[in-house]
Amino acid sequence: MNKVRTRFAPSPTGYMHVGNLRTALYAYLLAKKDGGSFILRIEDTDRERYVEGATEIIYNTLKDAGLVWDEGPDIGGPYAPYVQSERMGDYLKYAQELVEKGGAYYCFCTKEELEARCGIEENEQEGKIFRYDGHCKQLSAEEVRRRLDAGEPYVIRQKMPTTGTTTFHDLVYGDIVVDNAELEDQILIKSDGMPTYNFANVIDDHAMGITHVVRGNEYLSSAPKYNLLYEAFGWPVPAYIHCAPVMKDEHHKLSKRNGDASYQDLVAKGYLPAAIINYLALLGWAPKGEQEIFTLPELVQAFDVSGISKSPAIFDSEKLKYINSEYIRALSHEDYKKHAEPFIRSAVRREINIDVLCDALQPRTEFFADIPERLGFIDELPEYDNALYEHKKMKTNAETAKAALEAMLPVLEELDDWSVEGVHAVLFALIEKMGVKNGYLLWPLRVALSGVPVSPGGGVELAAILGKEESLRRVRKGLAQL
RNA sequence: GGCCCGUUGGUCAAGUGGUCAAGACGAAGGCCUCUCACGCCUUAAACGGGAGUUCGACUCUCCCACGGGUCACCA
Repeated sequence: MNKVRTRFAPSPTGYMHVGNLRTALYAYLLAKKDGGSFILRIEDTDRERYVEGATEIIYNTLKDAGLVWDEGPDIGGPYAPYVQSERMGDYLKYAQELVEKGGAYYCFCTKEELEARCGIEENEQEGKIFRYDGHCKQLSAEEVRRRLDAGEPYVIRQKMPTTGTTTFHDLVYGDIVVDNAELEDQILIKSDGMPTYNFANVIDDHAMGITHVVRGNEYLSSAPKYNLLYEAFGWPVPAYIHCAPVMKDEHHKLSKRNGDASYQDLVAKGYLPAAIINYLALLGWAPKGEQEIFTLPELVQAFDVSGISKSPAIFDSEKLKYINSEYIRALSHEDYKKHAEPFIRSAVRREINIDVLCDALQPRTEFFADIPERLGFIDELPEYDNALYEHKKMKTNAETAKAALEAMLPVLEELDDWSVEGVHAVLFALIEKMGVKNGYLLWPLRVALSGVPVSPGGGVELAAILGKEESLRRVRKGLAQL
């Protein structure tokens, strides 16, 4: 029994959006689940759309996401090369072989002839409907020979059956049958000698021993043509897994232009690669049980083609945030700090206790880029109204706040151990001594220290974050304005 | 327009003839609590429509509607 071999075959045309990444992920999971191989092949035959550096983005994204490939352009493998532009020699040979087998034929029709004969009809309601009429299919071998020798430009077309139906099987969509009459004699080799994508794909997949083809369902319509090619060559047909697209909204596919859709932008915003992968796995695929937080190895275990959805899925950034915050909360203090510190530093210049701040921030972080906006009060105590001291449940107001701050100030002034524990200890001792509710003291302290209605952490944490000097300064200022 | 595919709460989705139609995110309410968040509890919210088949349809068949894809010497 042969091991599963899947491939991810992107074109280096720019950023990698999450829809692409999801396709790669499914291909990876499918191969690894079977202990098989995941192959990276770069399809760079379109010079027009080639973007400098795009190949690096592909490498980096896959590596970053943990989708390590077993064979690829950079590491080679038994079926090298893995860059399509370096495999050009073979395609024409295969096409000629197909002509001999009767599955294809030379076509000498020029663009003008096609236009005149088949008509690029401007259908009133819809766009152009163009269909090759099979004109060159019945050319005699002698005539073909003669025109070839004469150096006439030609293309090679796939010879489609004109009657009957073709059935192909997709692991997601089941059996799909189409009338052969619907199939056009598509071009395999262009007049410049280059293969079309459809042809190169089949050749490469076969040459590389790909057993399972995972790709977007925009190829569903051309799948029968692929099948016919495999059959004409007498090659085994791979298993197909067509995936419904990832949508931006009800009507639009995720586009590369949208920042949120790009993997690297998500990472830049402070989404963790493992969280992104976890979310993408769930977008269009459902595991058997209730679990939804999965490491990559766990995904490999849990993955099953039967869970892949047939219909498009809308990318939901809320759910991504949720999953990301789950991953963030699971981070060790040190790891959290490593990720958060740059964002904290971008918002805070003052000397602070960053470890305490990180502890306060960690359960509140959905993605790291949302940190700075929470920290506006640290560098500069904002102007605030004394009404902020009012708290219905705690029954505090400007008056009680004044009493509370006056009671705390001397205690805090004498405190040397300015840690969360230290501050906590003296304040709670005071609370007990005064016989008041926690909030009677702590709410006014939080207000005086932050000047904002919402802050990460309460009075004790804020004091520890700001340090003794600044904390006392803010308490005194609060007192002064009461 | 032809052909192909799809359609369960706002979103992701389970479900494969008999269920009070899971679960998660989000929403609403509550508890906890020095704010927010976390955590915990609760609630609202769905089978596109119509015919069949059947004792019984979200599940099977057909028609319709809507959505998507595809019809290139692009990938």
